[in-house]
Amino acid sequence: MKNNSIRSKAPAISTGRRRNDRSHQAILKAAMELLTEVGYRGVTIEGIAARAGVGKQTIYRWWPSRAAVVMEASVRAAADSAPDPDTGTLETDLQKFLAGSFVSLQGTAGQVLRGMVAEAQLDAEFRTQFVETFIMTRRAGLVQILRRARKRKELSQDVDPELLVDMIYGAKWSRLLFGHAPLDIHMVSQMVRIITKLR
Amino acid sequence: MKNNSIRSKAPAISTGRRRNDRSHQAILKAAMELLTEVGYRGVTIEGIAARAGVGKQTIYRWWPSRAAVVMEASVRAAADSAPDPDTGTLETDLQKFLAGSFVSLQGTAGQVLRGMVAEAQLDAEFRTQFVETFIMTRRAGLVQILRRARKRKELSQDVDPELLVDMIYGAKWSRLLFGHAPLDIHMVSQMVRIITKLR
Amino acid sequence: MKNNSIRSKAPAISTGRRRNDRSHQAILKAAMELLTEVGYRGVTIEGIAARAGVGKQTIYRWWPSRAAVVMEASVRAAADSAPDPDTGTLETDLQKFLAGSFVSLQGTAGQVLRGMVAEAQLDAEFRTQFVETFIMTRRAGLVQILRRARKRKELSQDVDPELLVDMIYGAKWSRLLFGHAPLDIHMVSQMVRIITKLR
Amino acid sequence: MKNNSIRSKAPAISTGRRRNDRSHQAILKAAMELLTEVGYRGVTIEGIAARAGVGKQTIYRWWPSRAAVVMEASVRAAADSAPDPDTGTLETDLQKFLAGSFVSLQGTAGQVLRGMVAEAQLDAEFRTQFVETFIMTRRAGLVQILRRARKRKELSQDVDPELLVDMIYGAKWSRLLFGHAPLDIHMVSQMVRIITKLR
DNA sequence: GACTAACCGAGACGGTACGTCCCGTCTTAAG
DNA sequence: CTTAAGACGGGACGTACCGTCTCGGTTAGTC
Repeated sequence: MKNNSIRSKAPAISTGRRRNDRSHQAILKAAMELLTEVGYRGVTIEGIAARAGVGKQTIYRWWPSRAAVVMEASVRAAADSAPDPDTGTLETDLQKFLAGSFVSLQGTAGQVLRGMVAEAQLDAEFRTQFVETFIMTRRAGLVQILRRARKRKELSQDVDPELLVDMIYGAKWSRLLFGHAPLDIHMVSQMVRIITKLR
Repeated sequence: MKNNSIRSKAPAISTGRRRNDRSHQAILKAAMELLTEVGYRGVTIEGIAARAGVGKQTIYRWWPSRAAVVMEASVRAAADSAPDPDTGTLETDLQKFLAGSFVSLQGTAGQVLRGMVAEAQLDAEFRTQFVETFIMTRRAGLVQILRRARKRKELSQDVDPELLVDMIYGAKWSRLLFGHAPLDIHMVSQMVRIITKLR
Repeated sequence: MKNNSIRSKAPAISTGRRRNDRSHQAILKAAMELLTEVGYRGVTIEGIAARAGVGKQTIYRWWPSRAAVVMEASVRAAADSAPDPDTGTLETDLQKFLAGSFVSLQGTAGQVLRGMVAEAQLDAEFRTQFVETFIMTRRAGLVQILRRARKRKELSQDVDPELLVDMIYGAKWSRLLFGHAPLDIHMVSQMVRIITKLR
Repeated sequence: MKNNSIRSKAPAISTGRRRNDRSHQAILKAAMELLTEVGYRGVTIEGIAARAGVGKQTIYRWWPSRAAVVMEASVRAAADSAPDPDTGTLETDLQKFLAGSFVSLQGTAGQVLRGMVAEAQLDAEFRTQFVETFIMTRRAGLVQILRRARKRKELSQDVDPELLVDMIYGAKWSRLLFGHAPLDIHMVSQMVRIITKLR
């Protein structure tokens, strides 16, 4: 993640006092702390401002909503390797990729993501940002793996990689959002078994 | 849906005035109207009460949260056929089932569901109710179809039907929640093609 | 002062929970205390609410502005005898009336009045209320005295009592508002001497 | 009014760029415009700065408060003849003097003065400046007229001219601030009639 | 048929957070 | 060194709703 300022508004063009990076960092730090302490619903702009020792206006100046602050804070937290393993076979590629992607959702990260999905359903503008920033970038890695497999004939030409990605990630999101079944290694293995049948 | 009061608290034990069904109906009607007019975020207890011509307490007496009211209202709206087609082949069963299930999400119904998913991420108790009421019942129909197909050897014994359901519905939820691709008939056909390969 | 609720909005007509008099009193008390402690400029709705242990909305529900609260609190504080002495001669009537009216402005009461005059210049609606409640009622007593004197031929028929009241009270207001000269007994005596010349 | 900068702080001592008179003028102009457009309460430092195309600091550098800017702007607007008529008789002197002084308060000038009186009640430092600049200078002319009349025996030696000025101007301020009666020519005539009785 | 507990509408209450306005100070780059 | 621009910490605004708590009035069942 090169540009660490996901959703900050466009900065003013030229003159005037510059953005205070100390405040910027303090806000993100406060947001992250509150997130883990009281959960997404408990995070408020006033709370962030108070903890960061910052005026509310300073937050509103740079982010359009509570969710945007949280999103930037989360991105910062998730150093976000996005590995793209290329082992030569679909099976091992998938196993590696999904294992890494799924287990990280067990703890706080999963809770934060759930909060952001919620926000995305309630705020159209945020949804756009969230999908671009989080969803599409994660999909890209998986699409790579599937395309390579298709070239190697490990995957039928009939199969639309985009749709298959929706199915794979969709299963993950389902279990994360609804909690009706665990997001574990066993699930990954089962899913790999299913996908490797599609040759 | 026999009991039309999904989440209503336990009724009073013995004597005294009984629940006023007129108010009950007015509340659900008002909730549904507000939902379509101002969206889930704009629905408030005070708004429902005002529109229904009802005291706020009357709502709090019978439902634990805004989301619970909305959920009951939605269930009422979605007469909820849940067809369970049994045509003899996996392909046609799936095609019928999914087509019906997907297209209904294009309009208001989809928006309402998105709001409820959001709420489910923010309120643990509601999540439980929502998953039981909405998610598990929908899954059941699909699981039936897949189990029949497995018996007919149209589906490999290797494939865990539960996981496959997660993948199928997960793709639907992904597209509904993130909006990165359409939820249409073409998607259904493609998905059927993929699943029928898993024999 | 019969009706102790000078500027309270019209109460709701019939149903619903009634106004809580404890809160009403606590608000007026808090306002008065803050007034003497930090001065008119330092009185804020938030401050009153916090000190009274009351929600801000409860204040906004019953008074249209900070000034209105302060005015009601002041009226309450100023038990406001409004003596109307009738000694038989203009000179002694005036001396008594004005002495009582002027010395009371030396302390906090004067400061509070100054704050209300300020507010009256900045808020048209408040000005109307203030003038009706404070200004006109005070004038009435003095007008009585002058009219009696006119009947007794102690005051020329040429002299417009209303205008003379403006001059007498105007001198008081001038010195209160601008502070260029003291509001004391000597001033009262001098003024009585001037007025008794107008026979 | 020689020095048109009533309340400007001491200018910079020696080196460096000198005060920019263009900005000075623009600030006063903007202040006056805002005053007439939105009223005293609506005038803000930020508003003046924005309209004048000037940094806020530039205003704070030269004036101590919003009220000081407005006062200087007003002084500038009121070219302020202050005539001091000397016709030979108290009656005509007074008539001329007061007529000129009263009618000018009918329009915007009166509103502006009311705003400044308000500010003077809320800010002690401003009150001092305001009284020195506005109140005392206006009183001076009237005191002159009364002193001359006293010498000519048109006014009793008993009458304290300072107090009489308070009564005359006080009547004016009363009607301006409280609006309970008009500030017109008729009032002037009536008042002249009263004062000329004091011989 | 009278009693009475529970319901009902209305809406006041203490409270939290919102998003905005403006304050007076501070920082920057340009002149 | 001053200026225009404008970010900063802060305080208060007036509003929206929350979930709870009275009110007076109304049912609907049991005695």
